[in-house]
Amino acid sequence: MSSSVARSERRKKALATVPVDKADPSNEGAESLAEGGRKSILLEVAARQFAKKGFDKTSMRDIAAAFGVLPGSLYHHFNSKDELFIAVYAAGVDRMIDAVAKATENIVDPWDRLEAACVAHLQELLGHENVLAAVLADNSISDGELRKAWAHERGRYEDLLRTLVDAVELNAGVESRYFRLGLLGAINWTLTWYQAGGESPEQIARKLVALFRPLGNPVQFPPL
Amino acid sequence: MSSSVARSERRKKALATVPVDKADPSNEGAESLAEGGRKSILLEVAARQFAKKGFDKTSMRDIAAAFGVLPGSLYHHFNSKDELFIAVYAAGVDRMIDAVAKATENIVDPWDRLEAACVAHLQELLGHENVLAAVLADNSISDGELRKAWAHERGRYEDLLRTLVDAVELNAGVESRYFRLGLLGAINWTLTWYQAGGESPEQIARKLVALFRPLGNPVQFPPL
Amino acid sequence: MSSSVARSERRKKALATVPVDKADPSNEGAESLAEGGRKSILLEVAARQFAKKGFDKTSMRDIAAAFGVLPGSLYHHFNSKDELFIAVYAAGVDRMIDAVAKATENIVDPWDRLEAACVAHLQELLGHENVLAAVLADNSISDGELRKAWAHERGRYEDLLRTLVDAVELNAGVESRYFRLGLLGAINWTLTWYQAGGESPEQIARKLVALFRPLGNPVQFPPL
Amino acid sequence: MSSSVARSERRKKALATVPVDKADPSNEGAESLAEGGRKSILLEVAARQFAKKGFDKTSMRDIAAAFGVLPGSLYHHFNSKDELFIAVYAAGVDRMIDAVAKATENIVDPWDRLEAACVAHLQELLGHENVLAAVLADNSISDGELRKAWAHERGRYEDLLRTLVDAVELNAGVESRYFRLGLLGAINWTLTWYQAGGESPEQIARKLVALFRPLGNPVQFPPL
DNA sequence: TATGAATGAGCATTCATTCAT
DNA sequence: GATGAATGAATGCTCATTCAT
Repeated sequence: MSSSVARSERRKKALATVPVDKADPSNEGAESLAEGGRKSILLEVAARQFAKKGFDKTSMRDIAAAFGVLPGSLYHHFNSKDELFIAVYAAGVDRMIDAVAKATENIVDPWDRLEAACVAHLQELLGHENVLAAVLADNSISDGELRKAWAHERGRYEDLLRTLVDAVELNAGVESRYFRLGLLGAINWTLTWYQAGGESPEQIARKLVALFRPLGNPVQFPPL
Repeated sequence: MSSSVARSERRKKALATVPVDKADPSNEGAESLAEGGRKSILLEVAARQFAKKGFDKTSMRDIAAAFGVLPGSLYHHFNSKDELFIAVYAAGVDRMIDAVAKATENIVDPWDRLEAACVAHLQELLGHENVLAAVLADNSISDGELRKAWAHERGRYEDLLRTLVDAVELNAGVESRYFRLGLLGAINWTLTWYQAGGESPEQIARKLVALFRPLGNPVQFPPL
Repeated sequence: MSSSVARSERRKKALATVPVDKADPSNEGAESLAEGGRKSILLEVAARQFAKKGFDKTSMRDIAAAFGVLPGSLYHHFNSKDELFIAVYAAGVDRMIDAVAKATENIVDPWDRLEAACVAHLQELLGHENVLAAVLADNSISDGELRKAWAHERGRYEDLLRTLVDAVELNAGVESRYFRLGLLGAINWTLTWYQAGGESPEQIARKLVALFRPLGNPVQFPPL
Repeated sequence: MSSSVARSERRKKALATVPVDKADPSNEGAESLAEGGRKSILLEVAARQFAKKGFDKTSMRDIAAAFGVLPGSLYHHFNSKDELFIAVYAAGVDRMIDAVAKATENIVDPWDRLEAACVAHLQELLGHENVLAAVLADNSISDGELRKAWAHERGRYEDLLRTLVDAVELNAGVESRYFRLGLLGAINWTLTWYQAGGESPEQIARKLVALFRPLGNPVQFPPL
């Protein structure tokens, strides 16, 4: 719940949208509950489109059609396709961060925390009609400005992961950086082969984490 | 298997010896008898373009310009962009298979074989001006016919990997499928974060494989 | 004539005292009684925009942003972009007429009057951050209704010029019409090559007028 | 005739178009006579459009329609609207230069040369369905790259004018620069008020030049 | 084999304007 | 007076592809 508030705070910063020159937004309390309305619906609609086809192949026309509006009208809400994309992306990252935070909040054992985080990550990634997947995996983002914003959002999530990984006790000689990147790769690569109907994202996550978990880990340091 | 190697042997010869933009047309008579050297040059040129920008963002114009020809002329060699891409991709897979085959041919220990394969894989992927990387990682291939052909080529390589993985002795409870997919994910994900100038592809590969290698593996089950 | 001066007196007061982007809304009560000060501010803001970029390239969005308002809101003040432009243009012509009238009011010799008028004209045209220049020189006004209104405003000023020119004694064989158009052309063409920092508009005007002034003119026909 | 050759030489340099990487253009002699065909027709069609409506208001669609082709097809000939425009513009300048050169080639008296040049200039400017007029007078060219090319072409013509003006004997105290700019202004300003059907461009030019011609000029140096 | 010319569909974006609230 | 949302038409441009020469 508190994380949810944090989320929208973050989003406000990330989006930093249009207000031309405009007056004081002093009565913001009023809108925070169920307003924002149209814009956040657009955000979700766009997310679904980007997820389905990737950034390049999703045209503003597609999004406009799905939103029930003419193409030009989208520019009332976002100044460019890039801006819309990074807003969608930032929202996705927020969501991921919230999911991981909530999933780990009552767990103390570092390995269990990490596993719970990965389960949440993969559920978020593969569920919801894959809304977040293509967005996060999209590698067609190659132009300067957009790439920078994209990397920034991505970094926010990776920072969280780093914290979780650093808390874990690794086998001698294993570098934490490679452990983190390897684990992330193993998990995100599911996007490449996952098919709905097989094992659940949760099961998959647990099995992948298990690959990296030192064998006797929970046993290795038995409490006295 | 040997036929595949033979095929790619031929192809490699053509691929390896190509000047960047346009061969001097002086000794054309010599190679014209063999099997259409011009076509292989086009293949190599196209590979470089696809690698640099991905499938979608590489236009036939780009390829034609790099090949020193007008766009329409490309259609004398390939009937469509898809067809050209598949050819490029198949050549890339051939190359990968050859590299892995050669890297493992004198090694007997299964874990060592797997490690050697991963090293070769990553060297191939990250080296050569990244010629193969974007092609293999490209997820913008989503249309029916193209996707099918693409999956087929990809399958040829994954079959090889499966063989290598199946030979390895895994920790109890670890499913070979997840092991294989997790390892492949960890390794291919490097495309996302690798930066030339840091550790070498070889070092990276070894460290990533180590993550998956049971700790005392060669020792744990000593032959009687 | 005097009514025109009176009108533009009023207008000038409004035009002259305007801060760039948005007046502080603190003392709004004071001027609201007069005659809609807000509208004159808009007029000035729009003038600056038209001056900077010409009619076509100035969008209602540009003007609205500079005025501190959303585009749609402009239509409370003017029914169309054309109408707004005409108003801006009329104000510019008023200003020009006033400047010329004031500059010539105490001069009796016709040639001196004409020279003074040209100096005032050019100062008005090239000074004031070029606020009037592009407006007067803009030849992108080509559509029917707008063009007509535009020609009308322009005519008001040219009538004044005609009066000044007709008072002047020309060389034998010189037609007054060509003299007037040639002089106007020479002077307005400065918009094409004038660069702030070189000679002043006043100097330029005097030198250009000198080109047209019969050599020994004041001397040539000495009063008996 | 020799000037005509010079013209196309110049144009080749100014246009510097598309040839992707391409083969040797060794047999150019063949095309210089009546070839070039399609491209130069396009150039003329575009000139007419630009002349009628100015740069901004002429859309590529307009030009394409007038050329009898779909919009995208224009990009086979020119890479951008800007490039097309500067080609049109350069051709116009070439034409102007040729016209002036031819008009003055057998005249020796400097004032007569200058007058003949102005007549040719104005005929070129106001004749030919005004093909060149709007192009030369267009002040909507404001963006960096395009503006630079535009200024360059314009400069070529102004250099020629300078030569003609410098040869002329001016009244004492008249600076040649102001004389040149004033004359050019007077003449080009005709675009603002010229109406076909009245006096001919030739008559207008002579009368305008007369305004600047020192009164007793032909008398000033009486033949013995 | 290659060129030169064209197609037809699609793209992101901009613009003046309208109108219910 | 002003906003927020939308319209509908236009704009410059790109792309894979075709085909007569």
